[in-house]
Amino acid sequence: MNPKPTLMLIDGHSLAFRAFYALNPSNFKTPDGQHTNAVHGFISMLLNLLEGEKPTHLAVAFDISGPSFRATEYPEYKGNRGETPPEFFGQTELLEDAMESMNIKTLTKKDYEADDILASLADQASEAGFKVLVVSGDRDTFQLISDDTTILYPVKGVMNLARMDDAAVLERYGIHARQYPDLAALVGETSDNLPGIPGVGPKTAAKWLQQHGDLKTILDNSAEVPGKVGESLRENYELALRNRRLNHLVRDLDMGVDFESFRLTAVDEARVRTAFSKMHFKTLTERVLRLRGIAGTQTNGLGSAPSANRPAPVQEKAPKPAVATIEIPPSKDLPEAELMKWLSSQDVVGLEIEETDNGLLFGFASAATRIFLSGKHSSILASWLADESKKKVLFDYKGTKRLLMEHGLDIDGVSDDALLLAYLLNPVRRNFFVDELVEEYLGIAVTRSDPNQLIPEQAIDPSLDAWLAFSLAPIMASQVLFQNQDSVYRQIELPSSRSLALMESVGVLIDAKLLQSLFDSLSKEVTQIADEAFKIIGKEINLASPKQLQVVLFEDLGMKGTKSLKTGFSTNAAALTELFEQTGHPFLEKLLAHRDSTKLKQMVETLLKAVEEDSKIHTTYVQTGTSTGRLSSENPNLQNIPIRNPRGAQIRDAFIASKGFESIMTADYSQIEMRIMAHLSEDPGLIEAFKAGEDLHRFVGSRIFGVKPQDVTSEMRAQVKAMSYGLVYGLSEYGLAKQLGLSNADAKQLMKDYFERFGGVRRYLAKVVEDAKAVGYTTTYHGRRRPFDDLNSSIFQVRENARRAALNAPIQGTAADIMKMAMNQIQDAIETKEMQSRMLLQVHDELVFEVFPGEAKALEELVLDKMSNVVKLSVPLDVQIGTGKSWDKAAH
DNA sequence: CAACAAACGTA
DNA sequence: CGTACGTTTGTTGT
Repeated sequence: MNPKPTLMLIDGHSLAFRAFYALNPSNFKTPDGQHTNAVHGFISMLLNLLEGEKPTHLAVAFDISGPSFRATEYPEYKGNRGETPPEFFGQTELLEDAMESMNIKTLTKKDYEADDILASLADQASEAGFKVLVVSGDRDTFQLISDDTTILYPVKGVMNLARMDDAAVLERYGIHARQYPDLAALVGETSDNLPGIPGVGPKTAAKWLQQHGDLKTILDNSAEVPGKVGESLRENYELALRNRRLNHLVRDLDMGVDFESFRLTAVDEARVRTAFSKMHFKTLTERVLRLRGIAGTQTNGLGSAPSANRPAPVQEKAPKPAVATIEIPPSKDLPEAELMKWLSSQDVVGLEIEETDNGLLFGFASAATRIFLSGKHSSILASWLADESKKKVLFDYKGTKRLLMEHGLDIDGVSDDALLLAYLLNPVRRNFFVDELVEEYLGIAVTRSDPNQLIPEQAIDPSLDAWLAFSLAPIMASQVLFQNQDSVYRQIELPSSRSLALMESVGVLIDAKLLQSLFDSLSKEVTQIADEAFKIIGKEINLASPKQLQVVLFEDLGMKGTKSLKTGFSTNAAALTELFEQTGHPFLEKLLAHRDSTKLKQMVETLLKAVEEDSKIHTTYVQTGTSTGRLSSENPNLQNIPIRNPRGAQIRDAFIASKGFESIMTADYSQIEMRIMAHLSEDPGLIEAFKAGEDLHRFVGSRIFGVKPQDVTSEMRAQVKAMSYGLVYGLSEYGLAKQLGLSNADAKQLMKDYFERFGGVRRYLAKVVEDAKAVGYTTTYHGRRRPFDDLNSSIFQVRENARRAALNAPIQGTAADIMKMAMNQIQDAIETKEMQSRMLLQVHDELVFEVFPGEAKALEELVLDKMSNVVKLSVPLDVQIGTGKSWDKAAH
């Protein structure tokens, strides 16, 4: 840890004006016409600074209206500054309000400028043992630089903040920081309306200062300066002296404040919401609350991963430049040769690739550069893409890799993916649009040309997205690091993108003939069942219409209402079964059978339509698709192919190995969530149950019912199984009773018996919720977070839903982490061993492979080894493996 | 035509 | 009144 506290001092007007000119005012306007662009930009930059620099203390100084002592001495001081733009009016006040709501101290001093306040506080703070960071756009503040004090100065063009210390000043101007005001006095300062010595620029001034040390010595020796500049210096030395008086910052103002009052603390949510809602800031409000509300809390008590997997907290080491990128550099269209020259000069570049009818378009970016390759690319660019040592930052690694692979290219060396970063920072968000992320994390409103205005000749320019990814990634990565999610990001998610792209690209071969005949027989079956159903009720209706069914069942046939929904009574399978038990009406039988066959038929049809030219299905795994860390699968979803229904097996029988491969192999974790529960809860009974290696539910049943394992009846076992799984989902007594057909009292007793034997489980689950309530998020064993806002909701239903989800998130999420790591290790091992078998599918706790001839044994050993040993828990990870002609035959 | 609800498949 | 998903269908509302 940094032993010194860090005080950040901000020149409020300076930063506000930068923000004002960086953001278009017409994009930031409240309904009553007040502009808020400067406030928005200011707060956004402030948050970036807080995230990047992590100061412990903060104060913002403002100039006060009315002339400062400098203008009193020299009325023309800053006299060249134009009128304040009308859109700026009112924003200073709003800004001060916002600062107040965030518990941030603001300071002013009559007759003085903000810089004098910064100067005085910087000196006093460094005296008091602080590291000081001064954020100011005024170069006069360079005179404050010392071992303890650094200036963050906005660089022209792109709005990066340069970290100015003595070395940086020396490099930029050739003089030491303490000499800077002397240099400025000689050269003059246009922005302050202070003319310098005619003919003297920074180079000359620096030369003199290197020679003589300071301004006074230069002037004392002015007689020796030769040539026209010497003459000019001797004629105008008064100017230099005046400039020096004016740019000297007052360093001994008594602000009458205690540094402790600058300490950053958690904000009051209500006050921030009130202040920010006036300006209609939404994403910014959440950002403030996220950073200043919970970010400071590091512990959550949910168990921590082995230290090898988890870096030490890294708050003290901030990323080098505090990037607050605001201006988008213009795009250049370069030929490949020049592009490659530029690429070779960069450590890391932003990359975006788009597909058009004529091939791929490439965009590249760094902080101040955007390059668009519209011309042809050759193998030179291809090898750059595939070069692991050429670092790339992009948005959507998996998608990019798949796209490239489709065009015979490959990519490596991806150091950051802004999409994955966004997901880890908030896995609950409903979309991951780049423009929204940019608005949220950079405070920039991106305006794009109208996509409907199709000008065929004007191609889209991918360098904008390359630049956005490049600008987003460092800020988001520093937040991920701060949240201790760095190892989840780099060791789990980034490599998973690669494994998944490969799996998607390989695809799974389908026996389309088999599927087609299944479809045909299901079609016949559906029509036949429908006819029989219509005969029974004496009319033809749409059996898929709940509305029409409600009329038939509850009006025509006069059945008793089932569970009621918004739209009437439920007609789902459970309700229909219940009705059948009551009435025994044959229509219900037909209806249920019809539902079953229709669903299956429809599913087969969907799969058939998804079979591509290569006779394979290539699903898309959505790596940002769940709030827990699991994957989801779409177009088509291969994670919900029927398995329980015997006819579901027929569908799985159509998933086969491709040409040149001998079989399908499946490998799945058995009871992984229960095992994780055992590990996280450290419940001795549950751990013993898994270590014993016998049937889990039988073992648990024997403990609960106090009988020998062999005397556990199948009914007892079923109850225990439901109970165990229910626990992972936050099952209530009522739910358990309903599921098992028990009375509430019996269910209550069962739960009581369970917890008496497995008290660690109850304690663990309670702690998960308690900690999540305290810190606002849950954490998996490997550090993946999921935020929870509703655990303290005053609405019972909302609160309970959040509670159950919070209970489940660390368990489901840890299982997802483990499976992803196993997949990555398996993929790596297959490549290292130069095996040709391929990973095809992932279904949460199951992996599907196609086996290359002769590799069956080796693959089985490899997969078993990696899946079992990917993490060391206090219980073993049991893996079941099966092999067969098809997915169905490989199941066990 | 879009958004929603209901239904139902998986782990 | 048990978590996490995606897809289809019918219905409702613009």
